Amino acid sequence: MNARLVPVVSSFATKREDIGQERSPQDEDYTLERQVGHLLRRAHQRHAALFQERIGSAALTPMQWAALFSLVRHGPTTQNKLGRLTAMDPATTQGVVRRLVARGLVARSADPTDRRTRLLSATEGGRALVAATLPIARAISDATLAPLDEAERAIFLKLLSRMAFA
Amino acid sequence: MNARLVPVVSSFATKREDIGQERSPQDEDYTLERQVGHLLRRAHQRHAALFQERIGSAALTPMQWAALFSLVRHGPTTQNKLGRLTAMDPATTQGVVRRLVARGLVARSADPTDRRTRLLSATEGGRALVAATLPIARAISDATLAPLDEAERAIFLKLLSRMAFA
DNA sequence: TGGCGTTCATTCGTATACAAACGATCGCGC
DNA sequence: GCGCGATCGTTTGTATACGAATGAACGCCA
Repeated sequence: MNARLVPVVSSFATKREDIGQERSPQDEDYTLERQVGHLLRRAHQRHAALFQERIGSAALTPMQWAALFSLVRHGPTTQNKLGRLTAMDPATTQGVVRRLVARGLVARSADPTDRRTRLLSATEGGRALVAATLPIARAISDATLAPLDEAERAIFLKLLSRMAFA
Repeated sequence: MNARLVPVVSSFATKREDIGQERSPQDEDYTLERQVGHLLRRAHQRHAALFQERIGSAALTPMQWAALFSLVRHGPTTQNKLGRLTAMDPATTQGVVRRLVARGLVARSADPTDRRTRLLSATEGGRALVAATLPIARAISDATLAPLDEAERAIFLKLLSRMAFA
């Protein structure tokens, strides 16, 4: 039901040699390695790998953790609103919440003000899990930013924020 | 078989109001909006949306485009090597290549030096499609970086590169 | 040359991610 | 009070993404 807990962290990187830039004679100016999209994807991949490596014992995926955390932080919430808080569309949110409910980390209760919705809230176990893993989450953010020094991190986060929320 | 061509670009962002930071009284220092992982994910989401919006007429997904481009740039290549060039694991590469072959953009031929593999190469149509869409790809990278000025872009790309390849 | 560790491509299972369409409900305006 | 556009949650279909396991082929070394 969940991603492997503490996988081997293979990162599928074998045979390093063929990454070498064998650019055409006229030395093309467009390279995958220099495109923002490619770099964003790879940086995100690296973060996800670090996440799985360190929070595997809790058997939570990044999005499951984010949803559970948001629920704890914001209190009882509607499913679509939870999706907006974590930047997931409704269809994706559905699956993430379904798995959290199946694991007993989240509970649904009736919403007295709206018959279309059910209020989601973290269970006792869910709250405990967030409390226990929050330090790990901080460590993961640190590890992800490890390639940068303090000053660079501040700059990077500021610029990345603008890229994300533009 | 492919993602919708030129979708409505809804970006599933309705009801903007509930993003407002309603932080606890003690003003927590850990917020989703400030974590690298969350920001990387959202920036990548935004890039993907821009990609779909602009290259939709070609009905190519970002990874299909990257794979096809790499094939054109590097010449006949093995499937796993193509995966390494584009940072996809073998299982993912399988699906992307299968769809490109089904559309006649990529062809497989026997590899005289290795009976386990088949050499992949872009067809005439594949090469033409890359040539036609390369300008669009440049524009997408530009659009993604639009929130930053020239100086900031250089800094951001340098730092992001380190984050991606660390 | 025979064996064995490596690599290749594939398959299966699970988890995001999103478009589109759907039925139910809401709420606002008239 | 009714009507209609907006929102809620769900489902379906497609495309990444990756772990794990598999059978075939490779290549190197004793």
